[in-house]
Amino acid sequence: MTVKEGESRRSGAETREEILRVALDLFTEKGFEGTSTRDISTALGITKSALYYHFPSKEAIASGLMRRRRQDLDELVAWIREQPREPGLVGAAAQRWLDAVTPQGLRGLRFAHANQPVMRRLAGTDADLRSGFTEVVDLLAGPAAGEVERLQVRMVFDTASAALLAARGTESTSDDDVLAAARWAARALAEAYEAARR
Amino acid sequence: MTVKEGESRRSGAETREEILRVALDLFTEKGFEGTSTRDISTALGITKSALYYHFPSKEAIASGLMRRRRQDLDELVAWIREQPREPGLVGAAAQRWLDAVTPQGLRGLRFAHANQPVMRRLAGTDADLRSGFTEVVDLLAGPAAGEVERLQVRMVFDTASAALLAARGTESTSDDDVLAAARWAARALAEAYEAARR
DNA sequence: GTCTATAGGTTGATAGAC
DNA sequence: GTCTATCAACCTATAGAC
Repeated sequence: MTVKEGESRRSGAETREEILRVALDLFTEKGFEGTSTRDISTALGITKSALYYHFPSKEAIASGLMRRRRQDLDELVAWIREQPREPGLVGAAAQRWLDAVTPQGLRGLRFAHANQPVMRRLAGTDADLRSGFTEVVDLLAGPAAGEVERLQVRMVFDTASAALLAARGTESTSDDDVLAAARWAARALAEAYEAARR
Repeated sequence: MTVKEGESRRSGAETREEILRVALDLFTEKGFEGTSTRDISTALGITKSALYYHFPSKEAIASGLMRRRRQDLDELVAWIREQPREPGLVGAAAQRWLDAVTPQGLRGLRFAHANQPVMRRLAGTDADLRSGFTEVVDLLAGPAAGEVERLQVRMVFDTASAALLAARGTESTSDDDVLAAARWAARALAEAYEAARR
């Protein structure tokens, strides 16, 4: 028995998605602390109370925003574990990560790096990106690596955020241009990293 | 006639500096919107009102924080104008910029990239960093450059911020390590940029 | 320069009707 | 699921005494 799908029906899950979409827009524009729950609810045409039916707190909205990025990261970690340890792995892993970053995901990353105080509060939850990145670096640089080397590996992966950072202010820059610049930088940095280790 | 300097004297200018120092600490930790004027004044052991004697608004504190970085940037622009247009200029300019970044300045840059909503409000003032960076890119990439090339040049300069971004979460990382990673990345990216243009 | 006191407004979140 | 009504806590900023 298949359920007939009415076109005007709006399920609870759908509203949730809409809240997340609108909230990401506002958080990106005005920051997490600079956006009130009222801003979000009026943008959606509902009241604050309706918002609190779907999410228990404002922070839970930020958490919902990050959960999917974290899942992508977990998949990357699993993939890296399967690979043979050979030169070129850092670059390959970085390109793989960038391939998984959709425009929507790109905006999630922008939120993450522009709102570190909230992200810190999310540490230890299933929406925590930092610990995922730390795991990636541990796998790729090895446990014996020094602080600078760890930073270098991390920078290879953070080129998406770095490209966003560079595009800040130039509002006209398209997502495709940002991703192209990110791929270029990831390639250049991975090459420099691996050249130094040969 | 030289003025005798008492060691316990605290001039108005000194208090101003102290406010800026403490505010930068708090803004970095909790974000601009997440920090109240009360947080700042109690950390200083004075009242909010005393704060408002030294600065006309909370935003003016952020502005004071950025003014010096902007001056560094203006000096860089002047230097670039004097240089002959030859290959290697992008890399040389980036290293020069990184040399001017003190640990204190590094924290200013961290603030700038973590608090874009405020920075946007500072646009057009003498504390506006974006327009300074845009000028640098205009000079180095030339007016005919496409969007991706402009982003690339900008990324060469933003390696200090990118390194900070990579160090986020790893609170133990020292400023020296961050700057070392930034220099490494600037060298690698400048080389890749110039190699592609030969 | 620093204080007390307060204006005037917003915030995140909850109770309870429908 | 969405509403109205409300709360205590907090915010930036100012007035005016010392």
